[in-house]
Amino acid sequence: MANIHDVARVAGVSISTVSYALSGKRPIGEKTRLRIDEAVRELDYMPNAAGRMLAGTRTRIFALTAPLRSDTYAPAHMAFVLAVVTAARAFDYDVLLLTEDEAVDGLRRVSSSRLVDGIIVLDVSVEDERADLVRSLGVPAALIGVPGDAAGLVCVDLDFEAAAALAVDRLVDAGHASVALLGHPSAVYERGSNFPVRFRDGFLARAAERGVAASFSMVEKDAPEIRQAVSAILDAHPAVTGLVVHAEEGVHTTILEAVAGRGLSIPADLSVIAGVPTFDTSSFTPPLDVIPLIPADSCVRAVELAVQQLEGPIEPRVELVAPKYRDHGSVAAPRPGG
Amino acid sequence: MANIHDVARVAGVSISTVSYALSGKRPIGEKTRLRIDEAVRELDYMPNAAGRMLAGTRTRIFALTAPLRSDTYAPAHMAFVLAVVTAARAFDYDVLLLTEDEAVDGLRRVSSSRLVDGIIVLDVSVEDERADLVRSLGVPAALIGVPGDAAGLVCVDLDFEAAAALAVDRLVDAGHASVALLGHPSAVYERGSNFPVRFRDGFLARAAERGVAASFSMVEKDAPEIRQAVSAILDAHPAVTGLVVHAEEGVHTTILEAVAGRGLSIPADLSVIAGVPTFDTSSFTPPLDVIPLIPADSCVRAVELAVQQLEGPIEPRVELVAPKYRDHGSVAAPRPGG
DNA sequence: AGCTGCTGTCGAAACGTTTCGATGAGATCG
DNA sequence: CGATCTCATCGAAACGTTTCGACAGCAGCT
Repeated sequence: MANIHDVARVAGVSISTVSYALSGKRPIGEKTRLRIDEAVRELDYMPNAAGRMLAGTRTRIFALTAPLRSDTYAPAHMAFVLAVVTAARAFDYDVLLLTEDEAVDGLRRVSSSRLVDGIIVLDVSVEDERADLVRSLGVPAALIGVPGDAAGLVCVDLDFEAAAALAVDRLVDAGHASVALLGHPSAVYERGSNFPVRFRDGFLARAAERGVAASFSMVEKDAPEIRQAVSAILDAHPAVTGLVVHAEEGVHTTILEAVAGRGLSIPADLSVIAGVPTFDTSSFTPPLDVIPLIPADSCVRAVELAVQQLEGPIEPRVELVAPKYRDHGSVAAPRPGG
Repeated sequence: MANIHDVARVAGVSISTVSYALSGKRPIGEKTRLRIDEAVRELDYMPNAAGRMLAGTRTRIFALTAPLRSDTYAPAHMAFVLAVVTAARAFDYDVLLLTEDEAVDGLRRVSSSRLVDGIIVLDVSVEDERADLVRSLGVPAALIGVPGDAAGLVCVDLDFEAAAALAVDRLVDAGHASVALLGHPSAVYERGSNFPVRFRDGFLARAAERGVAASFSMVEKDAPEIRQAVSAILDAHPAVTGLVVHAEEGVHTTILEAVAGRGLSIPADLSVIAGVPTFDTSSFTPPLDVIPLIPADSCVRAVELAVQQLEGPIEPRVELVAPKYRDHGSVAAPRPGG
């Protein structure tokens, strides 16, 4: 395997010239550069990563700490992991994957051995020990998600309040005067991530602002309970013509079946919007309007912020990514009769 | 951040002594070692990864190339990724994640920059460019899955033939004389991975060996088609009393519903075994006997084989991991009446 | 002609380890 | 009691880069 000395010898220059030619950090004469390029090609030279890490101050590696537990929703996680890796590669960074078992120890290890230049934290929970660790480590880091105490941290997340508000706005703008939110199982609101809470609060707040009636129900995961919850909410609030669903993948289809089972058609009788799913709702029957959770959006920004910190500390912040709306025809004006 | 010189100074020894004390590669006097340990603790010393890589011959990093495409079955992939990371950590190796977009370029990059000591290849397909690349790179590598041309490669995979044979044996041993396999959609057998084919062939071969009637049907993914396929096979082969299902997650529940819909109860009327799923079948109604695809089994072995290659090339091979059987009560003797 | 400033290149130091060979101090032996 | 051996330790080289400071050569200026 050729090294920089070989290249220098073949090109008839010094190694520092080769280094500068390749990094472009100092001007190099036209002819010299060509000779060096030629030598690089001829020898199939690629700089040794370890030498580079040692001499430079950068390893060009980020640690990605992701739960990858079996109880987390796998497709979503995979999409986020993928988005982080892709975003990092755009900055010529590689990604070292740390799992749940090793969350704290692993981060400590890779950062104090200077194996990584920074840390991307995925799937942040309200009480996340990794948040405290990152704070104390003083290493460039970006969290995707917001922990309970975000002080001193750089966090990126979808603006769930705005997403819920956007859903309400769409329904109200279409003429709906009574809307409902079907949310996660109650356990999710009590512990775990805080975004369901933010979505719910955003929903209720904007409904109040717009002066429309709003109700909120939590929906468990089992099909019978889902059907019952749908019936319950539609019975309790017969005026509801607009529905927002904030739930996991399987739940949506069951809700749609339950709605169809009551003889309601979408959007003629009921307008429905899916809130921040990570999966495709356009293949549902009927396809649902959706405010998607787009992994790339947050991940690209998180990686950008981590890269910025390589130059020196930046202001801690919680950056909220604006939600987007995708129309698939599941929202219409309510039927005049109500 | 303390370095080895600091430790040496505090402990009053030379840096080589510190290095030997920490690596244990040469005997160190009792008192000296204690002083060094003390200094390490006091300074919170951790060896610099880059220095270590440069001086040693190892980076202690493996590349993991995983598709992470959105069209692959996410939970299974995540489980494999997780299993590889966990297995690697057991050897004190970290894992650098490379995705589909960068499969070949990325592998080339990290191996010729000597950033990684070896490569683990996940989700190998029949025509996998990564297989050829790994062959030409001559880097320690282990493939999880078997490419069309495995010559010169170290591969690990579940023994799908044996898994299918095991399923047949269980049914035949229980007294069944006519068995059927419900497999993947036809497209899967034509292109893509080769394990469905191996499972099918193992099934048919062992059934022939045991002298029982066997049929095989491919099942598409849509619920109506699944129901129809179940009906078709039970109508065409009324003597079938043992069923093996080799399909993706959602398919099993639909099959079970279809079976129940025909008034058949498991295992009284029909014995059923789930073949090599990566998900939990014990929570199905009824729980199904299963020959699981256990990510850890193949991944641990693959990592072991990669680690072995660090010392020098080993014999290329395809190592097949023995299948395991988990009894959940869905297999019983066929009803005497048949 | 002598100074200044710029461009292109070089030499050398530094990054932090591991590891080879050497050396000193004791213990062991004849 | 000197030769030999072992054990613990040390010094120095090596790994392959990046980067600082220096320095020729040359153009432009006074």
